[in-house]
Amino acid sequence: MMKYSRQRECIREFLSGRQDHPTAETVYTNVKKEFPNISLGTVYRNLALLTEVGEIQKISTGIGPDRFDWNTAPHYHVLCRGCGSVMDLMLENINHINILAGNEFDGRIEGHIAYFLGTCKACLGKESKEANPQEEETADNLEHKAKTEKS
Amino acid sequence: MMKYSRQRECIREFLSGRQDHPTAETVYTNVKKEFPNISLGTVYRNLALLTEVGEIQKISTGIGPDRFDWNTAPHYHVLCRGCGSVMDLMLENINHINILAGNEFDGRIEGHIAYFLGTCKACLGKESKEANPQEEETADNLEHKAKTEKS
DNA sequence: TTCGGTGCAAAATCTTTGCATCAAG
DNA sequence: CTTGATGCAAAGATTTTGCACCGAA
Repeated sequence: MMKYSRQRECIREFLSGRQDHPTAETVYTNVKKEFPNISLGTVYRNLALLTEVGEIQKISTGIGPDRFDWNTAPHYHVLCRGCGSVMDLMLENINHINILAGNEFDGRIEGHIAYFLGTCKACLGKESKEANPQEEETADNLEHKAKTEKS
Repeated sequence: MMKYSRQRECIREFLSGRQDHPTAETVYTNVKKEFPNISLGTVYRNLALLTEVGEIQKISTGIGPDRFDWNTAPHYHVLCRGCGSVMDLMLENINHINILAGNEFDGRIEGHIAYFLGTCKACLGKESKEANPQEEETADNLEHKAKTEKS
């Protein structure tokens, strides 16, 4: 019921080549290089579709736009409070918390969404030299800063 | 630096009387009974303020609007996939996952955001009698349905 | 031919903000 | 007075959708 489309293939390919967590906007601007006429709507539609069939993973932190992760293997993320970047985190299985939750919940627990809040190495550095705020820039936080610094 | 305001007091009072997790919109329509001229902007501003000083807790699930919780004691939430309601979940301390995360992360882990996905008792019931979809209505899911059922 | 996919633009959702005015300290 | 808070409306940011047309099967 999902038929092939060059656009979707391109989106898939773009995502598969990234280790970070692009937003729909980022996917859009990049896929646009190959399909200058592609529309944001199409990108959103495909990202939703790919998420639905489990080819990619959607990350909603409630801070800024959703992000999409090609890596669907079970893993977690750390959101840096300083620069807004999202980093992968390999964590030993913590599905036992589902069991704990199940014991307290009158219904069925099917999974959990979890991410960690913290401060990345680069931002820890900045904390000390307070007065002299200079940032290292990483793939993820650039997007965050672009929005944040408009003001 | 935060001076008293009757509106904020009313918002505070409204939230303190609820066990569920109202959205800004819900707070607005309710506080409006006492302050017919209050604006949504004021509600958002105050919810942000109260969240900032830790008097209330903001819950972002990435599904629908943010919700606000008067209960700031450490606890978790279950999001029902069936009806969209958000329920409290008392869970023994699972802060050990912060330690686990810290071991894998090159930076500082300061906390985590976690919620569970599942199906509430009412919706489990519906699953069996597939053909005859009738819903129990709870405080939380009404808001969800109002939006969902427009289509 | 059929039906899902696309581009485009408009709309929907949710939240934030500028600004003149109001009220707490 | 001084400064934070409010109401209002407009703008933002993000995501979804209607519709006519296109292309894969």
